[in-house]
Amino acid sequence: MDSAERVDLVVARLKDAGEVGVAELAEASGHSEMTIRRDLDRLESQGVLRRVRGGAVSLVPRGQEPPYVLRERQAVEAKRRIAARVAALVPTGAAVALDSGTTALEVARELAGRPVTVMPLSLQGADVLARSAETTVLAAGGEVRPGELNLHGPLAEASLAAVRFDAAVLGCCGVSAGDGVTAHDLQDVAVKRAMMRSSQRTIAAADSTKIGLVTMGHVCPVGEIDTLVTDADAPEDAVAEIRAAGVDVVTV
Amino acid sequence: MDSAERVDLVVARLKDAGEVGVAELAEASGHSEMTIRRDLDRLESQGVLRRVRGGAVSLVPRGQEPPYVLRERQAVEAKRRIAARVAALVPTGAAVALDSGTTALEVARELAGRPVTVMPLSLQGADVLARSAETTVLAAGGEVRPGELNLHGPLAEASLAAVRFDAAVLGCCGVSAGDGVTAHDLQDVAVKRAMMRSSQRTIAAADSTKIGLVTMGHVCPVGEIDTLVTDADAPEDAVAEIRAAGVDVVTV
DNA sequence: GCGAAACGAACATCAATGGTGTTTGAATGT
DNA sequence: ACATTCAAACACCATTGATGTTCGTTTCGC
Repeated sequence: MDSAERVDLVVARLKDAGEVGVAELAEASGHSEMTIRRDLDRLESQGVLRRVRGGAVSLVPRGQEPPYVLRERQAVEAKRRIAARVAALVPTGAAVALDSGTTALEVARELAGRPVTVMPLSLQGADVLARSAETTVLAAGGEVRPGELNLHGPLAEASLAAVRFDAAVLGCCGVSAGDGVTAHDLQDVAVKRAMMRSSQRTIAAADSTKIGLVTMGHVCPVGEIDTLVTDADAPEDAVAEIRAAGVDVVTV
Repeated sequence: MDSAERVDLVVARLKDAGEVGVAELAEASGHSEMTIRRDLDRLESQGVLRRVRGGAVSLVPRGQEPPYVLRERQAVEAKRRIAARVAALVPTGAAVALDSGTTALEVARELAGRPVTVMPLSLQGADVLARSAETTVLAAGGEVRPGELNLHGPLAEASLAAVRFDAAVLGCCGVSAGDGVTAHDLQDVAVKRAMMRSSQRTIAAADSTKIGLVTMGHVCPVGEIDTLVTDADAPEDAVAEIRAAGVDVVTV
């Protein structure tokens, strides 16, 4: 059992019981307690849990979005395929606003090296894109959320308002026919809306686990997005409903 | 002779002759030609030189600013000491605008982890500061200059204009009593001026090699900066002249 | 076209790095 | 006070990155 699997184990137990013990994890993983402690210390510095004597307790309340470091480990293959398809929808020379989040970061990796202009709404995205000399990066301003490294607030919205894009690439926490596109955070909602206002088209990217999901922050009715790229595991009926609203749904 | 020294050798020969040969470098460095080729390939991808058959030719015109990858290797110790002193001038809780460049990046490293609010004008600066949960990062927008990764253009100036800072930390290409603070690039000049406009105080950081230097872009008369931090190797007479203009010059 | 020089891909080697386990003494909670 | 937990220190191993060598291919000058 390697490091990644141990993290999965910790996260699973925290989700079930809300707390884990060092000895119990050492037993279950077949590694020493010292290694488990180092794992927990790292996860604590990433904001996933809080260390207590003998183990750790969960810091992720039920129903809320898990931290970036956990999300980036989910549905990696699907996200990569979706990102490739989204990047293919962006023609050479286009200008796009690129959302924050793990899926959008994959899109950034796909776009890097192509002659396009991108305004990423996260520092990781800016970092990936700026390495390439071919790609023009128009950095967005804004407050940086620790851990997530995405940009929000009035400066971010003002940056978006100052430019007109051919397309906005949105990552979403939830997409459903009834409740439209939703996000976990209200500040992110404002940013996503600003992205859409400044763009001719809106492309939403969401792996199949997000289809049919509804979270707290309402971004827009589903009909306002032009294209939704998701993976083939998306539930048929939910996809059909979204298609019925006039959205071009692409499954990869 | 290690990798860093070989780069120094290549840069020195390019500066003297404008071109270098692979065999000649292999002889001088005591390494194989294959290693030299790999060095040159890396420097080519960093924009320092262009590979030609048998060697490479310089891409850095005389009198212009060398690329970031070369500057970050100069006066490292002095920059670190200067940066520590600059960071000490920033009180807890203050808001500062932080310039781009190698010296400013060192300042970012010093500020990271302290409870201050920083608007860095480079992606590297943002990256360094955002890792710390204590530090509030207010990212500036703007076009990203490839290689340098600093921010400029109207979006950067608008980001600065939207906030008021306690201090602006400027890196400079040249500081002299007669010609004031100067930079190599006119777009950088505009950004530096915007930083000063939005800040109560201006702190300039420049290692001793910059003292007395004058470059193309004029930022401001020397009297408009409040504090100049430099190292002890700065020429006495130039420092005295700058002091006479009312600048608090700190040498470390 | 031909030959010599230069190139770069592939593999071997070595040092540096990061992750892991063990020991041991200090810190902590009951 | 005591057992448990913790963390620093060191040893160990796997992985990574830099370097050198070999060899077939490419390129330039003639």
